[in-house]
Amino acid sequence: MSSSAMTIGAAAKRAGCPVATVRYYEEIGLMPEAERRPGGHRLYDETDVARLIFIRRCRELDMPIGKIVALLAISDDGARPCAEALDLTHEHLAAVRSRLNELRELERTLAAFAAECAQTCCQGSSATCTLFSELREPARRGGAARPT
Amino acid sequence: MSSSAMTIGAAAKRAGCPVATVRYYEEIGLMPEAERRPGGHRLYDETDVARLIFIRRCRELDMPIGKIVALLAISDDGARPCAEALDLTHEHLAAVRSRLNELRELERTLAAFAAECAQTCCQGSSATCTLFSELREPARRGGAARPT
DNA sequence: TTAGGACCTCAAGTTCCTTGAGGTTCAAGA
DNA sequence: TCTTGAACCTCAAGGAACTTGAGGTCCTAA
Repeated sequence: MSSSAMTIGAAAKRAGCPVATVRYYEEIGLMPEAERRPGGHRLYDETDVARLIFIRRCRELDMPIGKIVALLAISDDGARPCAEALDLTHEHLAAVRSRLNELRELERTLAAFAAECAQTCCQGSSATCTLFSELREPARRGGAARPT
Repeated sequence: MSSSAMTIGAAAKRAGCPVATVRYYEEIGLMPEAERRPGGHRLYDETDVARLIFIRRCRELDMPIGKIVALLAISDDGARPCAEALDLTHEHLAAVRSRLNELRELERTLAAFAAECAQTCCQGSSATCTLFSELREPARRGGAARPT
């Protein structure tokens, strides 16, 4: 538990991301400036790796960098109320759910288009393909009145 | 049904997108080079608007530009088999479904984290918040063996 | 000693637009 | 006819989150 210094390659491997990404996080200030060996190579310890994993985990959860910065600030200052972090999480959860709903609708629409084509026209040529006619229709959401 | 020439502003409005986007589509070759008035203003007709709506619709369905280019090529050459378009659509549908599954998992994970924090720690400070400890754990997907 | 792998620093590319600056053109009202 | 003011024009750069590439240095092990 003493000398846990490792190269950027080892740290990146532990966090499961490319080396270039680690440098990028340092560049934008998500990661602190790494110590260096005399030759210039970066050095990382367990704390760095934990932070890196934290960041990657958040990114896997699709959080934008800005939100991760905010979370790290709360974490770095151990005295701030945990409720702040929970708020951020709920905010992000809402964004994920909203995107989820969009994608569900999207899937339905695409599947319907494909089914129609498969049933009625897919032996023919593109000139009569229903996919193209459907795609040329403006999307009908809810019950919006169409312009005459 | 004769003189349906309109400005870029009118065309953009019909397609429901910003004017700058229409110019951008021309720049990257998704839209053909528009005719111009003597003063330089672009002119569009119904065919252009239909193409624009097609493109926007595809983008709403989250298709990458490259796939739209491919679809338009099939559509432009009316003789190509409709099955090609259906293939592209299925391909895209698969991408959408895959993303959908990712997001569903994401939502579960986030919701679980938030619930845990809300139940056990959210009165406290960030130093003991479960959100941070959870986020520092590498994600456990399926049953992958953990490195020792 | 030397090979080659890992590392270094810029710089530019990716995707799909959006925003901004600085300058024309056009339609319409006075 | 003149004059607004909106709509248009052309670059150029920015944004998110990295990735890729070029050209060069450092380190480890045989």
